[in-house]
Amino acid sequence: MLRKVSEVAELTGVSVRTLHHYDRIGLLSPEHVTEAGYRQYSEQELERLQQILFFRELGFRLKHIGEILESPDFDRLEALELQREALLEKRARLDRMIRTLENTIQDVKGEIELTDKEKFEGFDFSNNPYEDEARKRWGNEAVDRSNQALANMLPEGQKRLGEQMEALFRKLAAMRHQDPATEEVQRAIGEWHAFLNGMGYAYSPEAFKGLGQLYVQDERFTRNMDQFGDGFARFMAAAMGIRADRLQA
Amino acid sequence: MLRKVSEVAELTGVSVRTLHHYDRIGLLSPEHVTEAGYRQYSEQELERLQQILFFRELGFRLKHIGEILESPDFDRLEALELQREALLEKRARLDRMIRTLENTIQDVKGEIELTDKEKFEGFDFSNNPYEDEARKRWGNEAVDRSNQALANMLPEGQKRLGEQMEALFRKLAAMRHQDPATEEVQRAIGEWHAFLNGMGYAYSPEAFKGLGQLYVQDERFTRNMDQFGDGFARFMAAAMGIRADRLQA
DNA sequence: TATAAAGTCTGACGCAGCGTCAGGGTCAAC
DNA sequence: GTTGACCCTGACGCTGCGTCAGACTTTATA
Repeated sequence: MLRKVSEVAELTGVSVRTLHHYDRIGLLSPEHVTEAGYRQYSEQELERLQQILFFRELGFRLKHIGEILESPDFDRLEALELQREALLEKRARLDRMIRTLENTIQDVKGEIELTDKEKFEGFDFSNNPYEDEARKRWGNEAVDRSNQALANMLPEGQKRLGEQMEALFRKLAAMRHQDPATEEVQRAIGEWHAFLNGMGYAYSPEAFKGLGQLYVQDERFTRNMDQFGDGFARFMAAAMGIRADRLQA
Repeated sequence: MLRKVSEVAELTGVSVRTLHHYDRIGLLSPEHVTEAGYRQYSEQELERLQQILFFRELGFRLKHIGEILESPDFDRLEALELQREALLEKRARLDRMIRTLENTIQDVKGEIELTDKEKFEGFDFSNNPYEDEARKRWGNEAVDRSNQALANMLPEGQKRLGEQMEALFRKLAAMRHQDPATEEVQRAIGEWHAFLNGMGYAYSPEAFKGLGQLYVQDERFTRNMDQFGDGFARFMAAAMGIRADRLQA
């Protein structure tokens, strides 16, 4: 089934002019052109257009998009997964901006005070997503999804929980320059373990250790944790590993 | 305290060239210029720059941003609130895209089938955020913020929690065509109440009722809840209200 | 204190990604 | 066969900077 420009435009939300443009630059050509020169698009082109739009949303250059789609080892599925990750990251950035904005609102109201740096968190635009291609996958998608689902649903109750956790983290962060094997640190880590278990999930020693690993392997966690102090994520990973090993013995 | 271009650039993530440009077009001029022609920015300009960047993120033209900021009835606080809403909407769009993408992935894998329209959901770019000015506020910022904080920090443990909650919701959703005052429904609602309390927050009857209200007043909650079945949010609000009233009596 | 390195300035040009005409053909319906 | 809705192809314009180039200043180092 072939569609004309206006239909494609309608369906996808881009302008007819844009389709012309994409044709001109060889990014997306119609499957057929009638004698009168009318463009006609098939399902294939729609798919390609979807790809294009995703990449465009991520800030890619049209030229670059073309190269990607043309590349012989372009794997649709892999590309989709990559795009998903990039979008998630973009959302994370947006979330940071929203938080910054909310803080600013409070700041203006005089409820809190922000440093200049805090006022601009989330605004760094130097993110060429394609450069990150080589970056590690963070894998655990399920975690992500469930986090998301929960974040979207859970109401007030979280506040309390969050506060508890924050207090605990602060306490631990204060110890981050000590040897993670000391009694004091290990006791605090024990609290952390208990806290997690209290949330309904029984962490086996390995799982607990794995969680610690995640803190250093997954950038997002690292970034979050390091807000409590430089090197906090590494410290936690080490301390949690030690505790897990001891429990196992 | 005055800062030079590079400092401002560093702090805010924009390029020096951009600052030049904004000066040139009269969007953001330094407070002072030294004899040598060096630009010097004060706190005020930083605030203004933050405003500019927010609006820019929302896709406003620089010219338009200038007009807004110059307008005599420009109220900083109101503008910030507006921006917040616009950003939330942007995030909603991004969420839609992510969902579309995930669906596409499943589609490619052959797990499901999508219509063409579904393949492009979230791609409509005809969103001039300023037009939406008249839209309703959704209020409850605190809820939002705490959700956010937690979502960014909590790891694996949530999975379990989320599963529990989902199960409970499913159970409740199955009853959504009954009278919310029946014994059965109220017992389940009691479970839900207990679940929330178990998370560390003691819900007073009013707070619990208020939470129910939120489910129908706040679009985001409504959408989420209604995924469990049409009218589920309304049902929950009613049932929670009834329980709260009974507890109070 | 001299000199190198790093930062800053002002043009000027370039570029992506279309929007927006203008001028002209085409299709479908009545 | 005429009307109105579509479609085409140039061509020019516009925004928001990036990217030199060439000259001056400021700061760090020796």
